This record gives sequence, C-alpha cells and structure tokens, in this order.
Amino acid sequence: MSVTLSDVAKRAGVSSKTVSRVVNNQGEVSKETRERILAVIQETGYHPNLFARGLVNQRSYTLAIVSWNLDKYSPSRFVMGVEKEADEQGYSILLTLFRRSKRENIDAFLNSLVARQVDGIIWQAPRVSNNLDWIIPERLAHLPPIVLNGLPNPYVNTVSMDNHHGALIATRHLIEQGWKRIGVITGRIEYVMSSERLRGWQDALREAGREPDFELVTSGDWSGESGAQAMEELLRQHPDLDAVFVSDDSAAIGVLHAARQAGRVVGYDLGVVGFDGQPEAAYYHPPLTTISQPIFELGRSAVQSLVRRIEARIREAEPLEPELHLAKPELVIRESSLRRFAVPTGGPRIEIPTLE
Amino acid sequence: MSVTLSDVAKRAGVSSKTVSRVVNNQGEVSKETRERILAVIQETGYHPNLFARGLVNQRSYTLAIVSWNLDKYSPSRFVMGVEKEADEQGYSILLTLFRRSKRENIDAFLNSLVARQVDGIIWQAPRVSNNLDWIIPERLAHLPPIVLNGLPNPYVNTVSMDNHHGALIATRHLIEQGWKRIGVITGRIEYVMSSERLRGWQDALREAGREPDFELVTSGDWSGESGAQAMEELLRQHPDLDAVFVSDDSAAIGVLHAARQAGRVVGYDLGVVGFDGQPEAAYYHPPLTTISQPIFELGRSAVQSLVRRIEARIREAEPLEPELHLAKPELVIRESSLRRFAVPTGGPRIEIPTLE
DNA sequence: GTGAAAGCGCTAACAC
DNA sequence: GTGTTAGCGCTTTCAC
Repeated sequence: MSVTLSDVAKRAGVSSKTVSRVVNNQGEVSKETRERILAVIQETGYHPNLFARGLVNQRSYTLAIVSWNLDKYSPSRFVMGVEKEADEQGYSILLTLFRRSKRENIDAFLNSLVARQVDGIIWQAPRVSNNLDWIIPERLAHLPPIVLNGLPNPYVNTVSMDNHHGALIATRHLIEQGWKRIGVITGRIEYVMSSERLRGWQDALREAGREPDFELVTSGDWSGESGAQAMEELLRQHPDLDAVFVSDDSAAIGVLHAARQAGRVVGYDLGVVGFDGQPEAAYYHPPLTTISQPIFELGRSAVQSLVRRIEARIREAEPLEPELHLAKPELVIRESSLRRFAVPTGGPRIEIPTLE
Repeated sequence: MSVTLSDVAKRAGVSSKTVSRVVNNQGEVSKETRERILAVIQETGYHPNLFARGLVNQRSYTLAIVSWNLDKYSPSRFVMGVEKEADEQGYSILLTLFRRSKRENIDAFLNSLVARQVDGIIWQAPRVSNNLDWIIPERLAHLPPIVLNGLPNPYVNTVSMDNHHGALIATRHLIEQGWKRIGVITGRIEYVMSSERLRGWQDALREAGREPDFELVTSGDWSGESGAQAMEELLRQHPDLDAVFVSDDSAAIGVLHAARQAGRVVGYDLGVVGFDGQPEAAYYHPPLTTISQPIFELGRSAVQSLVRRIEARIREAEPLEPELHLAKPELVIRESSLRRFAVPTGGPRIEIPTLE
C-alpha cells in the first residue's frame, strides 16, 4: 500500500537502517548514498509511519487538549494559541471536548488519552466543584505530563488568567467613575473562575470602604440571553442599581439590551463593564468597557510549559517544580462604564455625547 | 513502564492472544478465563496501546479536521459538531488550523496527516481561488477519504451550507420590506463562500426585476471592525443607500455601529440583515435579522459522511458515488430589517419602544 | 560509513 | 477454547 522504509532501502540498494539515518538526519552517511536515498524518497513519495515510530520511541508528538465551550470567544482563542505553538514545536493536537458523559467517568476518559499515547495533556476544562480531584500524585504517576488552565495546583503546571485581578480592576474602575450601587453578573457560580471574579468584585468594594451587597449578585451562563435575563431581574429588584460588572462580554450584550428595555441609558445612568476582550465589544451600543485577556498567548504558554515537562521527563532530569504562569488581564475603557452628565438630546436616537 | 497485553497474559496464566480476544470481545473464550483476565486487567490498569493496534490494523480511529477561523462562531460550531459525532462514532479528532504556511506547501501538509495515519480528513478550510486544486484523483488515491466543507466537488463527499440560498432569502426579505437601494457587504471576496453569497444578493434583485448595482458592493473580512469600515464608506459614497445585506453577524454589529455614527436609524431608515445565526445577534441594537445556519448539525453530517466512506473502503465495497449534503439556512426576522412605518403590528418583537 | 537482528505492543492466520 | 507464529514499520544495539 504505502511506501515503507525498506521499500526505499531496496530501491536505493542500501539497508533500511541507512535510510532511517537519512530520514532522521542522524549519524554519518556518505554524501552520495544520502543523495541517492533522498532521490528515491522524492520519487516514491515516502513518508514515515508515525505509529511505527511512536511504538518504538514511546512518543507520539501529540498533545491532547481537553477543551469546552469552543463556540465562545476565549476558549477558542486559547485553543488557537495552543495549536499554533504546538505546530511550531512539532506537535499535533488531539482535540477533546469535555462533556458530562466524560465527567462521569474521568478514569476511562484519561485512559483513552493514555491509550492514544499522547505525550501531554492540556486541561482547559474549568474547575467545577470537585471535578479536578483526580489530580493527585497517585494518578498523575500513570499519566503523561499535564498543564492545567485554572487555579494554581501543587502537582501540575498551571497557566491561568488572573481572574481575581481582572474583576478587581473592573470594579475599581466603576467605583472611580462614581457609580454607587454596583452589582455583578457572574458566570455559572459553580465554576471557580466565576467565584474568583466575584471575589475581585468584593475586594474592590471593600478596599473602597464599601461593604459588598450580596443582593446585587446574580449569575448567568456567559450567554447573551442569560445576561439579559439576569439584568432584567436585577433592575426589577434593585431599581437603584447604577452599575454592573458583567463577567463576560457575551452576557454583557444581553445586559445592554435589557438595560435599554428598562429605559436605562448605559454610560449615563448606568455603568457597565464586561470581561473577555471580544473585538466586537467595541461595536456594542454603547461600546463596551471590558477586561481584555491575552488568551491566545496563554494558550501558547500552556504548550511551552507542557513541552518543557515532556522534555524533562524524557531526559529523566530531576522532576521540575510545578510552575504557575499567571497572566494579567487589562482594562479597556470604552463608553459603557463612563458616567456622563449631559442630557441625551436629538432625534429618535439617544445621542450620547462624545468622550471628553 | 505501562502494562502490556502479555503482562496481563502472564499474570492470568494464558496466552496474549486470549487476552486480546477478551479485550476486543471477539471469538469464544470460556467464561472463567474471561473473568480471570478481566480481573487482572482491572487490577493492573491495563489499556491497549492504540499505536500498536493501529500499526497492525492500519487504522487509527482518528479523523483530521483542517479548520480555520476557530475564534469565529460558525467554524467553531462546526468543529463542535464534528467532535461530538466523532466521539459518538468512536473516533478521535486531530485538529489542524490552516495557515498560510501550510497553504504554501499543501503536499507536505497532507503528507503529515497521512503519516499520522488518520482514517479520514474533514477539510473545513474554505476554498480560496485555487487552494483546493489538489483534490484530483491522482492525489486522492494516496490519501484517506476526505469530506469537503464547501462547494460540490466531483471527487469527494461534500457538506455545505447553501450560501447562495441564504443570501437569496436575506435579500428577498429586504426587498419585500420595501427597501429600495440595497447594498451588500461580503466577506473576503477571494473566498468562494463570499462570492456565493454575493450571487444570492444579485439573483434576488434580478428576480425582483432590479438590476444589481455593483457600486453598492463592498467587502469586509467578517470582523466587526471591517463591517464598520465598509459601512462607513458605503454610506459616504451612497447616502441614498437604505438597506444592506451583511454576510456575517460579526461584521453586522460593526455595520449597526457605523450606521448609528452616521445618524441613521436601523429599522427605520435603514434595513440590515446579517448572516450566521450567532445567538448574541438577538441582543444587538436593534436586534439583528439574520440567516441562521444549522452549522453544528453540518459538522455531524460531515463525520457521518466521512465514516461511511471509511467503512466502505475497508469493506472494499465498490466505490461510492461522491455525495453532496446541502443544508438550508433560514431567515430569522428581528427588528433590524424592518421598515417601521410599513410594518403591520405583528408582535411584541417587532415593536421598537425606544423610537418615536 | 553501513548492515543484521531484535523488539516496541498488538492482531491475523493457523495450528492444536 | 486456546496457543504459536509471524509481521505491521520503525529504531536501537552492536557488529562489521
């Protein structure tokens, strides 16, 4: 069927080992045999069977990524970063989306990755209650190196967005703008990511000498729809609310919508900050102040971190200390969070004066 | 290191072939040996090495997906559909993002997939000028089965959105609403997908007895930013424009923004229809009429189609005729496309409370 | 510089 | 029912 090493060897009149040397660019081979072999490879279209190679070397040059919510901006950007870096480092990506069914049988799922001989695993699926409890030395001993995208972990390398910090600077910004009653719409609260952002909101308020009012906490699921619903309810129950930190840009567009429906004018009598850094948020109405995350780069870091461990294990270097890479998100100020006192005027539209 | 078949065999006091039989659930094995073996597998934590298996069987149970623009809604939903269906059918997914670098050396790229022994390839990267010219019988003979996401192709199975139809019904809808000067903002025009949508726009106009005015054609790159720029220019050059078909929802949010900036009121003196079906478009201002695509399902179809071919090849059944699966997108009517004064009171959704 | 032989972990074919 | 043998395509000793 397909051309093998020894096919090439036969045609070139050498042993298969010599061909192997040429293919892998190792050991000394005389210039002329090398060229002869290269020619045969050209004309036969030979390419090595990575299964056979992997079987011998115990390496697949494949990384598994356990992802989720791939249709959302940040997770997909992360995966893109992972793919890019992996490609550059010579690794392929095995993509798995984490599902309830897999959650219920983590062992079987991990085994399936091990069976596929992946060299390492990037675990992007978020921490939900106890779903990461399998990350303990006994289990890890039987698994390839793992990099976690999430909270610091004593046993594996971690790369993470500093969610607490992001929420902190978002809320601080709202406070600085002079908003008084600042609510928060979190992601699903069983996700640690969400509670981290909630903590940031609290800490910002406390450091400003205000006690967070937990009546003003609602949760969504990162969708526009959930943002709209959460905001609607929040405004109904707390008409005095004058600002909200929404911990996702997609939810935020729903929030803006609900605010309009309720007759509020964002940027005038309501301040809104999002979280994510979706490029399209610059075109929301009004343009959304948000926390932008260097998420693509985080994906690259994850691979670098993982590859470092893989190489170390192969060299049987003494075990590395688990690393933590914490990326700092940044505040991007647009109109939605500003407090302007000019009264809206003009036509059917509500004219929002340009920024001072 | 890890437990092998013969390790299990030794501990169970049988031959490795017998263990293999149990693992693969094939052939008759006496109940008691089976149970003994199962017990040993349990306690040793044995799992088969898929490389070794693949080497023998010449199958990897892995599908490659060649994707692109993964941070955009539709491509990522497609991949999610692919992953789900593949998982259910017992296949893993090798994810590759198509890049310029790969485009420049398609042969090497394809070879790398073949080297990884993938059983099939789902080619989602779009057709750009001649980048699909390698899909010819001579090349395909050396490649695993391929399913293309795009235009019908005589040599391989194809799954596709009916882009022409989507654009047709989008433009028809604008015409029916009574808009007179209907422009279009396409995606990158070198993509066949974009020209198909442009064709739909033309055909809708012609069937209404109007000659398409190519002065009203602009192109973006599917981003909000490009949509905003394109719209700004379109309005500057053609102030009489009163409607636009934007062939992407992300671009459309930029269009809505630019329209506001120019003092136009969408849904009143400007009609806008998008294309994609992003859930968040329901919360744009105003909510966006769009063409929704069953894109997740299309991903599933792609896998089904591919697996059918893979199985056929293995059974050495006579070659199947290339199949084409064309999915019909649908019009979702929201406020952005309506001409307020012309609209009969249809339902709460059509009312624009903030206006007038 | 080059080659022969052994073996990675598994399964198919053919014994027994 | 169960075991033996051979071999998938490659690389790694260790010779020559």
